[in-house]
Amino acid sequence: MDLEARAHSEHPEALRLWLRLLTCAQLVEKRVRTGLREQFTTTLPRFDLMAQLERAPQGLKMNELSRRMMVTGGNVTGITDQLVREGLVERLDVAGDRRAFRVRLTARGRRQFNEMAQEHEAWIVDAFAGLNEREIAQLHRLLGKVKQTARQHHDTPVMQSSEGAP
Amino acid sequence: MDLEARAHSEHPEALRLWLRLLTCAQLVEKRVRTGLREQFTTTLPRFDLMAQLERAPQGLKMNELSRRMMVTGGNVTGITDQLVREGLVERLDVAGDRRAFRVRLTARGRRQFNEMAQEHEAWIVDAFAGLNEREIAQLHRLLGKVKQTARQHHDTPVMQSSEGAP
DNA sequence: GAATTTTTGTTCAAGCCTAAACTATTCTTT
DNA sequence: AAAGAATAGTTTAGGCTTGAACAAAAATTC
Repeated sequence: MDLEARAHSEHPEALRLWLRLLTCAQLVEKRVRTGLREQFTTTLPRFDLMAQLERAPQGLKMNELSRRMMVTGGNVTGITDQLVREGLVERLDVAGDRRAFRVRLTARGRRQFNEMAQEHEAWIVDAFAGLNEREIAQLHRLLGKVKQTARQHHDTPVMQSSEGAP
Repeated sequence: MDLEARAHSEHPEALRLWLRLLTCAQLVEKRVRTGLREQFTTTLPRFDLMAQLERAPQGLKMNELSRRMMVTGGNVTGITDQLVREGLVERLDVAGDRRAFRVRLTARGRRQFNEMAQEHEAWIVDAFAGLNEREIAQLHRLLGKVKQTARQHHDTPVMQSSEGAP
């Protein structure tokens, strides 16, 4: 077996698929990052955190945020600190557990998020404009299988109902 | 229209698809990062750069690396510096252009990359083990459309949409 | 009930990544 | 050939991300 063939010996299709999947994710993500920076002077991680909180009006504990966003706890601490400083998010004591607290959107945070979410949706719709409804459903289904497999092979705990970061 | 409905008003399927795509990419990427760290004490960006060079035996210029890896030039500078320090990569002068140089794998770099690539392929095959060949091909095809659309919107910032659409 | 373990969140050092400003060289225009 | 514009690469400041080490509180074990 020659050198060139070695690298992609057994399952070249899986490798090609992975590279393409990664490219798609990066392209869309870049679009979103640029939009958030240029139109709202903010960043994707901040938007992601706020998106998680918007779906949980009563707030989320740090570890829940960490799990849903699929990032480390230390990371969440830093982003939350910033959003608190900017008055978009607040930390609230949890009754019965003095270690934890709930993080919740402030009224201002909620207002600001809604503005961003509207634009965000447009960017995403745009990114998938090349697919018709049937194809979107098909892609969604296939990725569901990938997600399931990849998560099984992943030791870490489940990431419940939410998909992760927008 | 109530608050909850607003966020995902017009095209909820596109948003859900995006979240799932992102989740898949992150899951696989985490697997690869962990493997590279634990088994080879290296990182994904370093591996990526070496992977690009492996496909270009004569080496690549910095800006080509930057373009292919979809990261900024400054980023490539930093990663290359490290790999040069570790003796896995070398900078070679380009005849006829004193600004540029080619970056190329050293023999040691090539050897090390080949070891990593073998493991890497196994991780990827594993990640997509839930799909059969037909499904892999289908997914590849659909993502090809996404890539094309996203790339158009990427290279052509905020221009008209109706141009390339079938 | 005291000792141990687990959970929750923070801090830290190191690396990744970006946009913008910068230097040096090459290309284009005139 | 001189002026201006474009290209190649680096530097810098700032934010993101991680894994590991840490402290405090809660849960479990004995």
